[in-house]
Amino acid sequence: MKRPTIKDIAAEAGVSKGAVSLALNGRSGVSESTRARVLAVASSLGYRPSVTARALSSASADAVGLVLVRPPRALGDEAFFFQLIAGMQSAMSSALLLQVVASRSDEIALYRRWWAEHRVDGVFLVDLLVSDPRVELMSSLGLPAVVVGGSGHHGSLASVWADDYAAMTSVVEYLKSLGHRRIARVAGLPSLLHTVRRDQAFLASAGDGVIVAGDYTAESGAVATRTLLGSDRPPTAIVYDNDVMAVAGAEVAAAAGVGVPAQLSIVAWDDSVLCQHGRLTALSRDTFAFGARAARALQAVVEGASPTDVEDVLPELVVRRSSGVAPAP
Amino acid sequence: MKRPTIKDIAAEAGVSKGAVSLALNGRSGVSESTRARVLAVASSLGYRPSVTARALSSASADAVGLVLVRPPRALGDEAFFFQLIAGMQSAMSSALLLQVVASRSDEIALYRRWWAEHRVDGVFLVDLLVSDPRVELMSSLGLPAVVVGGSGHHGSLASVWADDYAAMTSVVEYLKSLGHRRIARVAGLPSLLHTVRRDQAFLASAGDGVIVAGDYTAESGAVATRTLLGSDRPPTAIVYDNDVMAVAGAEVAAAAGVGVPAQLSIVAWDDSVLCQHGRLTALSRDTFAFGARAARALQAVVEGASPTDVEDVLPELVVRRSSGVAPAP
DNA sequence: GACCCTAGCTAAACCGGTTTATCTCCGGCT
DNA sequence: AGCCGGAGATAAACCGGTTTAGCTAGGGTC
Repeated sequence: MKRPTIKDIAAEAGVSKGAVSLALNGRSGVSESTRARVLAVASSLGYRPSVTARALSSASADAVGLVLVRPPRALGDEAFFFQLIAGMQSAMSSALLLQVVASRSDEIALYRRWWAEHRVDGVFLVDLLVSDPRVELMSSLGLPAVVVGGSGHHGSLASVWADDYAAMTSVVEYLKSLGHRRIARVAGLPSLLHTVRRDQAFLASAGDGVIVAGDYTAESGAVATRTLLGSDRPPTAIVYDNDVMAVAGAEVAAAAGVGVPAQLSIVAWDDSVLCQHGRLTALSRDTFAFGARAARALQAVVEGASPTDVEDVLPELVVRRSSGVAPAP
Repeated sequence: MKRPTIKDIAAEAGVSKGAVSLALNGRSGVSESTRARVLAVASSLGYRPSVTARALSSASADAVGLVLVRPPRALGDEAFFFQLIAGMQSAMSSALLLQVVASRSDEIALYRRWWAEHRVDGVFLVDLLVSDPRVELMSSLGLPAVVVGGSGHHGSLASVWADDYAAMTSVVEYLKSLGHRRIARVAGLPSLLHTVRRDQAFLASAGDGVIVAGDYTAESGAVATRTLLGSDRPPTAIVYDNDVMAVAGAEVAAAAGVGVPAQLSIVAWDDSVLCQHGRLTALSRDTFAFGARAARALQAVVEGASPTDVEDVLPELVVRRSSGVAPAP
């Protein structure tokens, strides 16, 4: 089966290639009668323009890219990204090029390559680092980009973000209102910008709060929890940076005979089936809507709009059985 | 910043465009000394061929596609696909075009479009239906495709699959060996090929087994479980078609005062963090490796190999606390 | 020395679009 | 009648590669 090209339409309609192009794209330069004839022929032939050819001359690839840096096998547990991607798609007219790579340097090389190969019109940047080389790269390449989830402003790039600082503050205030005074935090990777932001908010509002670093895996959540519970002044509440670590923490507590929430309150960042099923209090955000918002922002930048920062709604705390009044001292 | 093109290299190296093309692609027609010079210039300029231009001259799009049909918001809960995608990527040199659509007809339209637009070299077909129109479509379009997870042979298409029939049989045999005689199955969507296959295997080995249809959501799992437990001859074991329904079933049982595994054994199809945490016995397959295998198969077909069927290793039953000896009658 | 073959290269066509320069009518104005 | 302007169309250039036809120089053969 051969696909019809613009030349076929031209021959069939008895006009030139150029006229067909003008007619199909709704531009002036052809009469209404000719336009109608061309459109009729095109649809009768089932014509679809080749993105490839179009991209070559007009420089639009009609696709945007997303690179995830993960140890590949760990990816399946992160519902967050899948939801984000689904949300992006819902608001996108172009295609999404997705690639999972193992290292940050691979990621940078890939963005470079996509740019050089003319493969994407723009990219999403996720998991922003504290001082992220990608920000500089994007502006030097002139590749439209949107920073997803990195609070604040980033050079010349557009950004879509939730206020992690305020969210963390609200969680701590919630726990304090329940009487908790010794609150701990099991953080995510220290290299990530949002980790730092949450750290700052946590330390500012939790008084003498303790922070233990984790890496989002169940193991690290378990280890961190054991460390905290085994200390001389164990916390009465722990805030985890994701659902997987929180669930692991809850299990460690149960195994150690520490009652949840009687002796220990647990709060997870990011809600999921895991939290729902484990009855964990969680900070819930609408990741799907967030992705959609990011997609719209990128689309705008690709179309030439000047980059703006969009702040997402504040995440909402969903209280379940894992949090309650602090135990008597 | 402007990207270097083949013309820049030609000018710099003092040869023609054609010679540069031959040199870069390792084809004969240029002397070794010229080739070396061209390669040196190319790398010093940081040259990367434009996929767009290359694809236009009838070569390849250097990308493959995957379309998922889901209600978009439900996607985040399905770890299976994310793992599959990660596995595919690990074995792919080209890019992956991913799109989530809401309906089967959208999916077909999208495959058509991708083909017409010359956007992909081949596609993965997942969630195969009992008599799937996509199989016919692919061969009529001449678009290379690999059927992922649909047992058996499909027209002229390559296929990568696990033996669901044998797997289901092994699960039922396991339960029978524990003394279970009334075994039920909470199935997935009846329109899917693997559902039918598992149904057949289940009925063949479980004697008078009962099948209730679900749709992979927690709600449907709960409803099905309530139905089964409320019948006059309630089963002593239930096999669920995914992890989400199994977990929901376990909760219903707990709420109804039905002991697991004392009075009811539960087995889930497809292992996940959810099963691990809920201590559910699950049929575990290496989805990541499965994805990698599918990617290799597609690559082979794209490169012109004749389509073959690859059978995946049999899933392995991971026994946890949710299954045990059948209660005395 | 005439002839042929081949290695090594160039020029040009081609892929399927978009865009620009050009050309032809035709009507209106003075 | 002569001139101008604009609408409507076409031919051709262009995007960045690949591929084919053709040209040239040098070596081998008889």
